[in-house]
Amino acid sequence: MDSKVRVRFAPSPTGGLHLGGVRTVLFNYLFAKHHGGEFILRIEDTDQTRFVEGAEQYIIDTLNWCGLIPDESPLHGGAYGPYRQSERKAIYTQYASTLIEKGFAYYAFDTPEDLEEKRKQVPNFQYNRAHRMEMKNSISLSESEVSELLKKNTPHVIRIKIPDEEEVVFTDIIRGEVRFDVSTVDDKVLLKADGMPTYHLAVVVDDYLMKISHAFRGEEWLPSAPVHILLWKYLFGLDKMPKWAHLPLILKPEGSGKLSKRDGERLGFPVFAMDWSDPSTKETTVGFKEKGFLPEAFINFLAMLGWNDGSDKEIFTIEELIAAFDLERVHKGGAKFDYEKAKWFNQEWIKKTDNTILAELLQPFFDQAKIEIHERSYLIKVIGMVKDRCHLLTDFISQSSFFFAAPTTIDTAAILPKWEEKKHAFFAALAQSFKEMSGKPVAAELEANFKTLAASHEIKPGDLLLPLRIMLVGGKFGPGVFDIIEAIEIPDTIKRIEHSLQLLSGK
RNA sequence: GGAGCGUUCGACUAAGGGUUAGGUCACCUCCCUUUCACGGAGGUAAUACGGGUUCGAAUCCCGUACGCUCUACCA
Repeated sequence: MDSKVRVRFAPSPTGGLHLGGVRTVLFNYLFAKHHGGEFILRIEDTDQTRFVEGAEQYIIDTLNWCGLIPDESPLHGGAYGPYRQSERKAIYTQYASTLIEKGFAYYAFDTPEDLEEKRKQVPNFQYNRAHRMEMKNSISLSESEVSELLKKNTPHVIRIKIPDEEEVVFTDIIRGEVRFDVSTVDDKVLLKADGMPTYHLAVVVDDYLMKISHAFRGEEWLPSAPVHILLWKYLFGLDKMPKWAHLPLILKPEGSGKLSKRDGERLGFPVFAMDWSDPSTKETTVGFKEKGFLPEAFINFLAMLGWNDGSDKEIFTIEELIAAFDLERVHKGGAKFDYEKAKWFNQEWIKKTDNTILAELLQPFFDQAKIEIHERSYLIKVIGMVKDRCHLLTDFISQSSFFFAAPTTIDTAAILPKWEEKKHAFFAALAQSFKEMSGKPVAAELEANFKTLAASHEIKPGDLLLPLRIMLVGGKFGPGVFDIIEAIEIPDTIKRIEHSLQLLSGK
């Protein structure tokens, strides 16, 4: 029985993988795993002019980071390879010939220049039944002319012959019944002059050969679905055709339209899953990973963009997503991407993630910030103290750098307006009292000592706490002051107080 | 221009003929906190418009508007 669920993600390796692409992978993956099926990665590299070095590896790296590992791929192999369309050229040629033989396709000898000229002359030109006969192809030309042209190796393409009148009807899992009158679609090129198939031919042939049971793709493909359905009918029979689902688009946060790389740059958020550097321009586009997202959070918010399980639950592990996923609950309408909400998901996942694991994930970020960490156990402790105020992994740097080194800048401007001689005296005395302490006092002892000293100087503790905080961390942020002192310990505390006192009196 | 698809708070969405149209993010207020957060309690805020069908419509039907996608020898 051929009822096994097999789905594929079929990107073209032309650059970084963006949100919409990853979500398509995700829905494929969730659907496959939910049904105990297989998830295949197929590389659609039939356009040699758009080939980009490293893009395929990038896709695989991204899938790895996300934890969406294919069961079959160019790397893993599988029973239905090759999984790169450029390596399947001969297969497509064969099916294109079959279509010609059956009269469902024809040779076209028009040059790109011919077509351009025609488009100039005829407004809204379509290569269809209305204009087919005006063009240079095996329908308009005589048999002998055609064989002559072929014999001379005249560059040519193969086009599908769209029937004059036919209604194509199919059921989309998300949208229900969709109907097209094929008279509005043109005779799409199936095989290009270089012998490579276009998407239209390749997707149908490969989905058949790879026994794909369900085909999911972005909504932008809906208008060309009739071409694919016609090809299924001509080549393999509609009963073998996979079930289709056209996924809603991910839109720009403001205005409307498909989310693009440009929007991210303009609005200051990532669009690609991971950093992508264009080999020709050397430009690097920042990714969610490097921006400080946890893959679990990335996957989680992507899943919630256009889908929900019907309850109020929003935080899902991948296992929970697999268990709950149902394509029929996917929205029809596009969803605007909201970076703030994405960060909220990440924050929730940071809170959920064990400090030891966070420490490991954070190490590269600290390395990059050139913050030296001498003891992992100290890092883990610090993480526990600041994690509630971090939306991104990169936030840990700004939120905790003062635990590892004295702050480089002290916001004295925030202290100065209410600064006075008796406070100066107090902090000098505080430093002195620290010098007389031994061991490693805990926060509560430190606080008690501080309050006693404040009372003897006749200053309210509240007037001293903020200056002390700024002296220690550089600004108005961070965990409890005495917890910080306990962590950075007495000698460092004294140094920071004395340094700040110098700054304050110097002004 | 044509074809297809879509439309519930600012955003993501719930409600599949009967709810004061619910939740989350964001925003605002208060509490907690002698910082910033976390947490807690409240608040502002939506069924695109017009017709039907029905005792009853966000929900079903029709029309309009608006938006989006496609309309390449790109995917």
